[in-house]
Amino acid sequence: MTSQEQSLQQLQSLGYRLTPQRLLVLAIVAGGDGHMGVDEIHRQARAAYPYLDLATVYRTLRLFKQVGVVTEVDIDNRLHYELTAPGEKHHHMVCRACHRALNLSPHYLEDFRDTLLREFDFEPDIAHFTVSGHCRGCREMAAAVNDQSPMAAEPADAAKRDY
Amino acid sequence: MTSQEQSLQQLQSLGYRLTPQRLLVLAIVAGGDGHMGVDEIHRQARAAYPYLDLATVYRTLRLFKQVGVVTEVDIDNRLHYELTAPGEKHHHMVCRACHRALNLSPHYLEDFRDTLLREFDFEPDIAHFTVSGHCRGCREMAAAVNDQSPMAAEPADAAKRDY
DNA sequence: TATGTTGTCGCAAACCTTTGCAACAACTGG
DNA sequence: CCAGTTGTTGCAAAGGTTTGCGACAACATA
Repeated sequence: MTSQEQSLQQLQSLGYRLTPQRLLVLAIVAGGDGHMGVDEIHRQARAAYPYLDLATVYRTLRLFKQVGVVTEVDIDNRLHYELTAPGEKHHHMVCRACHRALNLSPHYLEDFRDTLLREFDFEPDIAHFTVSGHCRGCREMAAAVNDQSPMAAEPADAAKRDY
Repeated sequence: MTSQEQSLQQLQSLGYRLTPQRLLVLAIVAGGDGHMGVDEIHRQARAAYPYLDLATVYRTLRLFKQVGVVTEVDIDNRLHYELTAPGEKHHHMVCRACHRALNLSPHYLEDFRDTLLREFDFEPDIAHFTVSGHCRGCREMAAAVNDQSPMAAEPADAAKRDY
């Protein structure tokens, strides 16, 4: 039994129904490599079943996430999903600048989780954990820019768009 | 010079302008105790200056966040803001069940931050760090429910609303 | 204080995501 | 295999947040 079939059985055993829409969404997420945006999943799904509504895609993914079938990653305020590979679980570091998502081994979070649980009885939702920040590449780029014009405090550099 | 005045000067030194709208929003966030929802900030602000647009509130808070004047907390998919108290900085643990936000001392994140920086050259955006999970109270409540009906795997308990 | 530069505001519209609802369909028990 | 139960879908609309744009106003400079 593949892990997908397992997931489907699990859904059913929890009282959820196996619908064509769910099978389709699962197949697409499983088919893509890495995390996919909701709109892309929807687009691919509609190729096979044009009536599939975007709301259904959102609901399906939310359910899959809750059951653990997929992992949710928030990239630049947009939801992305990837199949939860059993045995290769990982968390994410998302760069605020280039919006790339880097994988992070669960190993790096175990201590943190244990601490919160022990100290505060707080069980962090580690499965869908994401840290945002700045990745190496973007940090180097920023450093290079600062070197070119070595003035203090970088006053209003980038074209001053609205904030 | 109060820390608010400092913040304002810092804004100015970065090339941003001091506008009545910004002063107003800052005063309101500083006046409230703890994190405030955007709509509440907007409501209070409009009491003093009825023309203030919601978009301006959002933009102002985003700017304040970026400059470090306020700390952003995402509570149940809604943005909240609180004044960044210098010397009393903290992060947040937000309960997915009761939506309460608990403070977390930076101390608990230092190791994690150092590790990411050392191992991956990834600088996490610690200042606005939030972990979601389940707090003590909600965990106890869930445990109690499970004790009452000690069947396996909790099959489709809660009224099956949409997911 | 007058003037120019450019950051900011209000407004309306867009964007992503969630939700209410009635029709529908997957599963269960007979 | 049929009927009943109830989880699910599509649709439309709402909700929270962001963005484009022209008018406006804050700051700097003289």
